[in-house]
Amino acid sequence: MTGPTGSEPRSPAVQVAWADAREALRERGLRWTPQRRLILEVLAETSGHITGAELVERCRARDGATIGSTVYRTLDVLEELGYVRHSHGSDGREEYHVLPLAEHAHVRCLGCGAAWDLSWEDARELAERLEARNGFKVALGHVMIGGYCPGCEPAAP
Amino acid sequence: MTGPTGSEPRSPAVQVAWADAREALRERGLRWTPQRRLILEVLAETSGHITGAELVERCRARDGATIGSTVYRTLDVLEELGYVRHSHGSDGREEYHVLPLAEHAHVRCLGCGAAWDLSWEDARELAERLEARNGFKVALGHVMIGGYCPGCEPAAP
DNA sequence: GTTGTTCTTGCGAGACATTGCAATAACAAG
DNA sequence: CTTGTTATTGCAATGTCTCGCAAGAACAAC
Ligand SMILES: [Mn+2]
Ligand SMILES: [Mn+2]
Ligand SMILES: [Zn+2]
Ligand SMILES: [Zn+2]
Repeated sequence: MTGPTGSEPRSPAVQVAWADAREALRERGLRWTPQRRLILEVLAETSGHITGAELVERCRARDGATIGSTVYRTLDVLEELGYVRHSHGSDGREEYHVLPLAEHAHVRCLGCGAAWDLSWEDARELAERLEARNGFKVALGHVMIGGYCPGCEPAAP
Repeated sequence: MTGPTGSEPRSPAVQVAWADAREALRERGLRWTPQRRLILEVLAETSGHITGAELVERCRARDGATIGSTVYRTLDVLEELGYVRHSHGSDGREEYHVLPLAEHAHVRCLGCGAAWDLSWEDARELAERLEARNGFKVALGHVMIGGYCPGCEPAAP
């Protein structure tokens, strides 16, 4: 585990990572629009996770004309470019992981909703077992481990 | 793994399992209604997994007056009673696991959508590690392992 | 700067799921 | 069977996300 996802101040490395997003789009023949600029701006100020709806909300706070479908479509594009990666929380809502530097699984407390990241190292044994016995290749970014953290009681059976 | 989820014929044991659902409801002061009877009937003919929307669909096929919210609310009740358990597929949609005899995790191919069950035994090492290092208690029913089965190519990076 | 190509956006509709509220019906008690 | 309690339903509104389509804008080429 690498600790709960917080809201640390933006590091220079992270700022740099977003800087070439425009370039990355153009290299693929995609376009740089005001809508995308705003979305990238908001994402650059986000660390850890954000839901689709939250992102729409934060964009709308800066530009009341923000359209939901545009935001979701932009997220699709950014996911293809590797700037975000999404999965679905235990309530089924989309959760975007911003700037996933290394592929990792998610551990989530069903009690308080806290989330942690889980590295390949921690999942190695399970992944190797699945691959050896079933030829199944685990995609760590699509692994979600639900459970309860020390402070949260599991509901009575 | 215990193999892909199919549609085997209903076994006597399974039929019996549903038989006391009415009893189970009454013991809790809950009521036996035509709507619930129909939903239980459809579930009893289902093996493996079914999405919420699919269940609504199949109920509506038998009774055109079926209301979606009633079906979803009944599923909530049945989940509390242990007759079904739900998680969310990789598209975020609800997936109900019918009559979960033992708590188990799900393994899903992101290519073809096939799903398998994963037992405690297979997840033991990971669960023990999380508990020992973080005091985190894994809830196996809320574990979802995404990846690719032997026949399905992972998309190019 | 003008023009043309085609990627994007806005907008409306729709699928899936949840929720509040008032009307209804199940059930126990008499 | 009648009555009272309250769980349940139907319905409509809401939230989240997706999709098709036509109008609009970005970009490259001239
Ligand atoms: Mn759900
Ligand atoms: Mn999704
Ligand atoms: Zn917790
Ligand atoms: Zn597959």
